[in-house]
Amino acid sequence: MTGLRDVLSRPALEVAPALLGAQLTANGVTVRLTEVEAYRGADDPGSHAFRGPTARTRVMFGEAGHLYAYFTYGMHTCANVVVGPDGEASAILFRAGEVIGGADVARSRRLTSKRDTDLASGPARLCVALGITLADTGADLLGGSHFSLRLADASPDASRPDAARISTSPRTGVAGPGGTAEFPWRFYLEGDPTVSPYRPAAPRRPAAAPPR
DNA sequence: GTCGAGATTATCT
DNA sequence: GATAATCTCGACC
Repeated sequence: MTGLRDVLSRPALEVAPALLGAQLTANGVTVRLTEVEAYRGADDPGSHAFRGPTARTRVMFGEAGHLYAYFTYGMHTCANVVVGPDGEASAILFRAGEVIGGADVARSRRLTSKRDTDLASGPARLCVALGITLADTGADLLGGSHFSLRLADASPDASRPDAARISTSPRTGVAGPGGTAEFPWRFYLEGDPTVSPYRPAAPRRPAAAPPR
């Protein structure tokens, strides 16, 4: 049958739209994914795995279905699920979701968010809402007891509902060549209020050396 | 309502 | 030592 692991082992650009609408449960909170981004390996300049495996990215080269969490900007954690054939180093970044279970817990973790649609609107916010940390890297989303991933509807013929129209755009926040329109690998449910607004890569200040 | 700049630390060269 | 797959807050219209 359609093993979920088999679905995730397909190429990243096929898996990404299939994950939209899927339910991810972690640490007592469940979200419905509304926005994801695809990352590949050696042929994707925007990927952490572009330069080959390192201690941090090793899990991306392994079996599909495991969690890849990383720390960025000094204060944020982002979560991916490893996808693609073994050794392809592909992953899907969870960018946003709608909290559909455990909202009270999510609110207690995200005190700064005022509206429920902001609880998991953004990759770092989603991690906080779900209680995901660096220590969870490598966890199996399919077999673990703390995590659970479920596709919304695995029927290949029944296309997605009209309300869930899938759109694409360039990836958000990716600096360098990987952030251009050549890689329109961001997938989201158009019109969903939890999708984060698109923002081009932040052109970080080119080192304006403060005179002391 | 929109826009712009700063914060802060794991990871890699 | 430099960089980064971001978030938040303050200024201004």
